[in-house]
Amino acid sequence: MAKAPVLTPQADDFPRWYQDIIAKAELADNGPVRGTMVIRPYGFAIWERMQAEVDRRIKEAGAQNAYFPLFIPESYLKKEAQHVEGFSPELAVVTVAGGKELEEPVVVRPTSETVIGEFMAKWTQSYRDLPLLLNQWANVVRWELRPRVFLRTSEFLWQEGHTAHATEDDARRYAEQILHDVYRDFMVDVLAIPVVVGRKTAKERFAGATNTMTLEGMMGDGKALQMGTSHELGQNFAKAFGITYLDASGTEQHAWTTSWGVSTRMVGGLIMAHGDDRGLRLPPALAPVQVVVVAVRDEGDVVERCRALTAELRAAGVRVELDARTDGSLGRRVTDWELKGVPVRVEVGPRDLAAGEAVLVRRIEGTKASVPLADLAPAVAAALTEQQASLLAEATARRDSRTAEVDTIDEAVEAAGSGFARIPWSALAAGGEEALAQHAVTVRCLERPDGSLPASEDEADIVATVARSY
RNA sequence: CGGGGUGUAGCGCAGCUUGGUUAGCGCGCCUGCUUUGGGAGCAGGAGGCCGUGGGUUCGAAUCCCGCCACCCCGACCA
Repeated sequence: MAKAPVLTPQADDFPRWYQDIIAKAELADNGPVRGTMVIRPYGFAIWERMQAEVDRRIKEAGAQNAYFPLFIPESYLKKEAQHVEGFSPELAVVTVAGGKELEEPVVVRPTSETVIGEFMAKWTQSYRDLPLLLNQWANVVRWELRPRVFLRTSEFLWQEGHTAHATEDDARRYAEQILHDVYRDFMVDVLAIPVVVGRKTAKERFAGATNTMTLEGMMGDGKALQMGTSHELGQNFAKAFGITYLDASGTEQHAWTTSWGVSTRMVGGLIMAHGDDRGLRLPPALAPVQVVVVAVRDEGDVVERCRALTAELRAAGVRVELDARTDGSLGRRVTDWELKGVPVRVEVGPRDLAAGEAVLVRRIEGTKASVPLADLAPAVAAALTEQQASLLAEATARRDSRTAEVDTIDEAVEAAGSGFARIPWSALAAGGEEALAQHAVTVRCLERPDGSLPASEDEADIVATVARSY
């Protein structure tokens, strides 16, 4: 029987599709205060998987986790001129507490460069104290004018790394290490999103940074999403907060600092990069539930056998869940698991058991096959591995087919209607960014022809990737 | 913050133009029976300050004014 589509089709209304999927896959709800969100258990499980993978890589890069306060003295923000200018419009400020007007208002952190800078100054005396490599998992608040669930919420969860180094070179190398070894590897290998990695233009740079590097993903509608950033802060914060050290010759020097972060925005990126008209499609490496074993009906020893198969898969290291809700119809349950993007579904009913088989359904590739029960564990493992690869291949093919090489601003604007455009940076010089902005198109990042990071935007032969963005 | 749109049950909507008994429909929810291999069927039920404040009127979901919220397109935005 033909039913109404589960979700608004992407082609009909992409923003509506996005809202639908968030509601129907039970990822999040709007919070009571404008721009806030409630992350529901399934959405949070996805975030927790992101946290686990990113956290491990951050630790491998040598940084340690710490925690700094939510409240920051207003005066701290004012110590770095560009920083305060950039953030002032979006600060939430507490002026009354304990029933009294505060002597000095405190801001709810929009980011923690300032407090952390204050303490880095306290902890750094000698070149032997450097590098100081810190990270924190926290919530931050930015009163954005146009919130969108996961993509730009007033309060969001993130990881913010803050480091101090003895030299500019050390700082740059570390910021690039995080960009590549933590963020890019995670996004490509785990999220299966083929990000474009490059340098931000001065116009797009983080408030207070000397260089911002970014990872840009292409969403299903061809728009770009900034999935993460890594900044060189030069000596701006070191000078504002007095982060100094004595070098080997006993001379006082200012440190060089960096900061870098990824946030719950990645959940939105994941949805929009891979989702289809049936729901979410989660990369197996990330999925909180990689496999669901569905008992088709409660007959004979079906449920019992499903339980055993689930245990077997779990023992093989798979994140697996059993669906034995046989009082509900199969169609409903299958639709729900597809909405939630679980990569592999193993269906087991009396007919399968009689044949000594199970039906293995791949969510990413959309194929079904009967598999002998004895071969189930290896077949599941293969399905997970192969679908991880095919999801990345699919996303890469889309990005490439929707990226145009152009030479003029008009062509770039045209191409940005459906995807990315790559244009020589020299073709945009002197007012080009503003011209693009007239059409809601921005420069996402700058790369060298070989894809490496330009040391400055003045280098010759730089390529700009431009697009509409979230 | 500009432009546009929408606020009626958990969700999606109709009703409003032309004011008039108990405000409807689909999905979901509850109970029972029958079902269960791709969103089950039948029967019975629960659930509403019609966003909010004021005004007009014998009478307002419906007309008028204010406010608020949400959504979309922008501006803004690590």
